[in-house]
Amino acid sequence: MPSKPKAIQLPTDAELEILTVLWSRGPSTVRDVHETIAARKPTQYTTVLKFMQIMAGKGLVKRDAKERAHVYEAARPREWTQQQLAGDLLQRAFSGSAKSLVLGALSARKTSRDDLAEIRKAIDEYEKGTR
Amino acid sequence: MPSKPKAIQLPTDAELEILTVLWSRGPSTVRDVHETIAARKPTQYTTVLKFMQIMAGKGLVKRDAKERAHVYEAARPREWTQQQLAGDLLQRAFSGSAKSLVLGALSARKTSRDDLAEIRKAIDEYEKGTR
DNA sequence: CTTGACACACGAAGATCTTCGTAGTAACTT
DNA sequence: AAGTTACTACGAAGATCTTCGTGTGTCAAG
Repeated sequence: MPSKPKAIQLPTDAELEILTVLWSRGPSTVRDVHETIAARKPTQYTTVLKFMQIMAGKGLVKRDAKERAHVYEAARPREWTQQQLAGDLLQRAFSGSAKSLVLGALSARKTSRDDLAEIRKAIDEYEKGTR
Repeated sequence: MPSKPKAIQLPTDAELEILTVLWSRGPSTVRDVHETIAARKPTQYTTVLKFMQIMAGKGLVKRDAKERAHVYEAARPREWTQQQLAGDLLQRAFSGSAKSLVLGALSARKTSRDDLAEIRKAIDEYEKGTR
């Protein structure tokens, strides 16, 4: 038996890059994903393939092997994974202070007035949702 | 010559844990840091020492070797490092959308009404600061 | 049927992260 | 002075992450 649930399987950097492609493209073959990634940076086809196999093993993606070219799909929705990652960083680097994380995120990039307005609205909605 | 500035040296998990201790304690010896960390989880003294040496090499901490027990200090303030980490995650996982990151952080932990108020205030202050 | 394009499986190497044991040395104790 | 304790330095092993090359199988042309 697997001794420990080990918290949660967070994707590594390379895995996250692949997941991002899957989230935006929907179910895709290795070739699809490789083409997308190779457009940005030189990457070997088999490298992408290997990762997607590993991710299938970890349960990060679901694989449909009906066709010769297997079709992969992210196992979890983007929002869920983002939440895990944000929670992980919140815990590790911000001692759980959401305020600090928000502030850090804002100052990390120049956040425009419009963005701030959007964020405020998002907070309002969040509050409404949990009331 | 060091061919590439390589973006920025982000601390790894273990390094971040040590930095956290240094930030809250101020300049400390290896023993100080080890005692703090060992209180939470079993850790070897030399493991902590090794990391602090590595971090000194990377420039993440400054070392004062005047005394026999060297005194270490975080090279960067907590806020600066937190900002780097938030920016890194923002880029890697949220495609630069600060709104998504904020939302992710809020839903990662249950954020109380009071926290939300604090966050709103922080946003206001941030906006004032950049005007 | 042979060849070539295309696909997956897999092993292995290199890089980085993490942990620990051992050696050497300075300082205190008796 | 010899023994004990408190440090630093360092090598090395194990774990994980990342990358790539090779082998093998399938399918469609020719």
